[in-house]
Amino acid sequence: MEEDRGKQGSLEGKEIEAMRGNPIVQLNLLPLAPVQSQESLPIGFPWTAVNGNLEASTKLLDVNQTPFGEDAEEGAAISLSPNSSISSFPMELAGGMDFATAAVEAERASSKGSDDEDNGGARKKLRLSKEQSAFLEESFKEQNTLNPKQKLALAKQLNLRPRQVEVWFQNRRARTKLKQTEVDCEYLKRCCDTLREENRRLRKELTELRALKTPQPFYMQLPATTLSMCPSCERVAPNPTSVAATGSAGIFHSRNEKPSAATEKPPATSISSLISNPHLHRVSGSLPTSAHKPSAAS
DNA sequence: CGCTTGGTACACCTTACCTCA
DNA sequence: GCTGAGGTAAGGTGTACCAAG
Repeated sequence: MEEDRGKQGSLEGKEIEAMRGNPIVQLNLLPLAPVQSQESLPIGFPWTAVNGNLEASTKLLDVNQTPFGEDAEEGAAISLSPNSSISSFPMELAGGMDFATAAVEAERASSKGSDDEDNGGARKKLRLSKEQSAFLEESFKEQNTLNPKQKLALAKQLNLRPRQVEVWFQNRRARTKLKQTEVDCEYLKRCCDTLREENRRLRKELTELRALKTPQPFYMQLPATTLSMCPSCERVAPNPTSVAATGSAGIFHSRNEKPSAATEKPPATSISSLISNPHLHRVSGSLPTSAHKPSAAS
């Protein structure tokens, strides 16, 4: 009764919990999406087709030399449910035991029973086989979270405990996040370097411009935020008379007018080139954002 | 209706083991 | 054979959410 309530209620809750981690994920129930046809499985892939589904072959699959059920943890887990009809999971599933019920029982026991281990205090380090890891990886590509049914199905297919599948997905998510964090950090470092270099260059150019100070450097006395560009020659045109004529800091040539010698085109890596950014015909006081953050996929 | 409690899943951190150079 | 670094399975803890009482 208690367990029924817990299962019925929690299963819905679990699915919601699963969706919470990945809102756009579609949660297909059995059969699990990433399940491959047997033909496409790698040679030696330890599954056999049973009733159209892939079943783990306990004879073929040797999980780190600790056959399922002989694992001390598994033994402890089962022993925690003395009233359960499950004596070995999933060995007795074929005996009419409701799969979901048995799996939930095993899951509950396996996730809580490890403290009662009698391993002499040593934690077993079970290494997943390449095939198991590859299959889990494929599943993870499909979706990075599992609902309880999918977890159980995966566990059954791979002949692992549901807890192992769960832990693998947790660790896999953590690795993904760590990797993404490293990518983001690297990107921010590059941005920082770029901005630092730009800053250095701009300061240098400002110094040079100040050094060119002339007797009537009216435009030079204007705040940098008001400097404008000639759209035809794409450079700052320090022409005081034009400034006066336009009534603003903007200085423009006609399309056919050649720039004067006094407005020699500066190097491409100058303030002018920055200002010539089509988005920034007028310096607005903030540095142009030339960098675009790469997508997470890159 | 609001609160409490129990269950569950997850993120995050840590530990312990394994592999390899 | 020893050792340190890196990878990874698994344990522990805190948090959020949900359903039932």
